[in-house]
Amino acid sequence: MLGHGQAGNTKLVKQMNRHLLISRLREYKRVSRADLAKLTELSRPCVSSLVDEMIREGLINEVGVGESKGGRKPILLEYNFKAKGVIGAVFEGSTLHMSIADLSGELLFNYGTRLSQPTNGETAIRALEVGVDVLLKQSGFDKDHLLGIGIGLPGITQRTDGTISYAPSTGWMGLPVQQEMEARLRIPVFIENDVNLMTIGEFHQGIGFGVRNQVHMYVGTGIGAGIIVDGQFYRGFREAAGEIGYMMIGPVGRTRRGEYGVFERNYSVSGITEKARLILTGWNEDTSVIAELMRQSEGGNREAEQLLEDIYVHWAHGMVNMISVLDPELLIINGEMVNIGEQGIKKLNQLLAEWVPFVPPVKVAALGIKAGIIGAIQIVLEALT
Amino acid sequence: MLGHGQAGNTKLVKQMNRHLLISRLREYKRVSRADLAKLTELSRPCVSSLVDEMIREGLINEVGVGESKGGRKPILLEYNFKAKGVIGAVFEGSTLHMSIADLSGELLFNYGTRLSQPTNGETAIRALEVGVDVLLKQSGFDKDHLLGIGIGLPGITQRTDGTISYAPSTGWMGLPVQQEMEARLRIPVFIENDVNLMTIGEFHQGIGFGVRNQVHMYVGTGIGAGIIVDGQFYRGFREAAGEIGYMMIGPVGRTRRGEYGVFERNYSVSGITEKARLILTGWNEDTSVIAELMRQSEGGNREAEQLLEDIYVHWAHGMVNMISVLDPELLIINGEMVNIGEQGIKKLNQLLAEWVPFVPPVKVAALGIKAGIIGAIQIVLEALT
DNA sequence: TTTGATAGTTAAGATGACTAACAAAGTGTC
DNA sequence: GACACTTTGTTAGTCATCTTAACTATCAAA
Repeated sequence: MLGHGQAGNTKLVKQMNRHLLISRLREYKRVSRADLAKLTELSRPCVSSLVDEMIREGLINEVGVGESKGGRKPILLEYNFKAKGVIGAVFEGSTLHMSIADLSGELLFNYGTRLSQPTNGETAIRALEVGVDVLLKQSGFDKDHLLGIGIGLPGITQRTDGTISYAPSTGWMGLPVQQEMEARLRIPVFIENDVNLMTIGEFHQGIGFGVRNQVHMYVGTGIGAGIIVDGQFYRGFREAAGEIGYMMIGPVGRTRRGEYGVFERNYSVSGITEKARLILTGWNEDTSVIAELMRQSEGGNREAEQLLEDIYVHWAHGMVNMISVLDPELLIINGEMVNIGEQGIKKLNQLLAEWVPFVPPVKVAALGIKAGIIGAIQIVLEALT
Repeated sequence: MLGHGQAGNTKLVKQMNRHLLISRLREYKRVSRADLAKLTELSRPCVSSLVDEMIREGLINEVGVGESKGGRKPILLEYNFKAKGVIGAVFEGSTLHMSIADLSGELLFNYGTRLSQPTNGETAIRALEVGVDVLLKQSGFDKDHLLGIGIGLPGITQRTDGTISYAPSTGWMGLPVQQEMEARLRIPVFIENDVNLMTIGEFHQGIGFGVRNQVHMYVGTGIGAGIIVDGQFYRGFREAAGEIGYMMIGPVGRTRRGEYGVFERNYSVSGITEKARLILTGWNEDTSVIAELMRQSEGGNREAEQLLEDIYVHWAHGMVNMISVLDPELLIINGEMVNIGEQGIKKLNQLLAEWVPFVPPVKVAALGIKAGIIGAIQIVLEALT
């Protein structure tokens, strides 16, 4: 494909070159016009004219003079990260977490609030509005300097029209969150599934930084995966890619119609808990199952040891299946899996190496609770910068 | 991402617009300059000038006059599919199949030959040269009107430098097929794994035509899958995507180091044959295992029936695992799987519906032996038109 | 101080798309 | 058949943007 499937004209050329300059500038931080010309293979006059234009617009700043390389000293340029702010929001249970970031994606201020129960769409949206106001005041950005808002929601989000098409845990079914927020705030709003955002966050600022093909496996109440292909979040045809809870791993049992999710039923936190209950003595179920299993296993509980082994093996099965389909460069584990520790990782690696000749590095998610918010901010930056 | 990561200039604009026109012309077959202007949103003078240029170059032909829509009759244009030829070649065992096609991808002439044993790189390349000569003569294209050659090879091909990095069945390890052929023929040569080409062929001209997200499952001596994401063949980080023979399906057994492929060991044709041998009476192993199992199962052989059921269930597991990871729009089955017939497909669909809420249509590959050659031709067309 | 290099700007030229106007070739209506 | 109106395609001139070539500004080192 040599073409780009799009009509070209001078406007497009200029837009492309401006974005090329900006992206190089973001990448190399402090460079001169001459450097940019070399980096982009554009002529120096062209770079100068575009840079001047963007300086006038406030997108770029001149920030001092650099070292001479045998001639006139270069004027260093910097992308003006502070030109606009971006807000990310994530609903987690009945809590709303929000942060404001600059154009570099760096979080500047945070905000959190508990939603009044019962949560319905209206209270959620009003809470968002309050959060936006607070963050704008704290950070000193005014409304015109807000690039956009990214919102993470539980359930399946219909990205085309911005409504929530499926969200059993909240009462928000069918709510046009995006339209509503855009109408009220008059800035671009993007919504996305909260788990997807964690993957995107880890990819942009976490342990997966810079790796263009990676898979995230998340074990929580359910089991899911986030897939990044060639630097893009992969959604599948029905937005259902990565729903690996449906994989055929572990005992199939009697399947009743409409009761899907074999892997999930067996090896999600809920599935594991059911089995662990019968084995562990004196376990406070508010704490991590895996941590407790590890503790009691080391304490000599043979059954716990066996269950743990069984869990490792079947988690590894899930990983093998994804690896064999996708051949990723990196595999990131998250959720309850982060509790397995160094030896757990080692164990998983051993198992994987037994079954596949090409095992990608397995790493633990690094951002924790912040991943979702960072992801929310990143989808805005990706779409609008 | 608003930008394209590339510097823009007038040359690029022209190239983009030329390709845009060509692609619309290929799509809509016979249209006027005015129609093209509407389709591409380019101005009529611009379309006229580009079209005239391409007519002079022989890429486009004027082919008569169309019906008036209330004004002057339009001059109909057609992409000149006959402007250049493309050759596709596939090695299959000791046989070499080749075809020449025009720019529409339609096969014009075929050629086949048996390679003298033992096959080494030199004999293979010489056979290719002969085939090219024969096909050029038959079709009347001269060498200058050959766009390129696509070659399908067994084993893993290193696409970056065009060498075969792994091909156990042939004696071609490390052979720089691409460079060698380009040096001898002086036209672009593309090499690709033969199974991948079957997927690409089915996508462009077979049962998967027009579906931009699809997965092909192939059961033969081994088990593999071809993945098309957003119209592009997906290769993974180490060119190992779709190696689903490694999936953890069926009995794991004792795994010796370096002996990978649980799914493959259990449910490839080889794996099935091992089990079938003990059950089937009077089976000629040159014929399809599945066909024979179906026949004897209907004839009342209970054990054959059970094995067949077991095979369906585990093939379906493999399909479920791929579906849950990738969420494709279409699933195409190929190889030994094509022998399961209508009822077999129905059975698979039932099983899938039990385990996943979103089951894509399951269809049988349509092109048979030609798929590989068509795929080889398509990778050339994709790269160079 | 001179020489040579690097950084940045200015001016002129090239390219290619766009607009406006027009010619060519129809249809339809009275 | 004359006239109005459409659609197709071309011509001529304008505009936007990049490029080249030449110039100024600034600096290091001999």
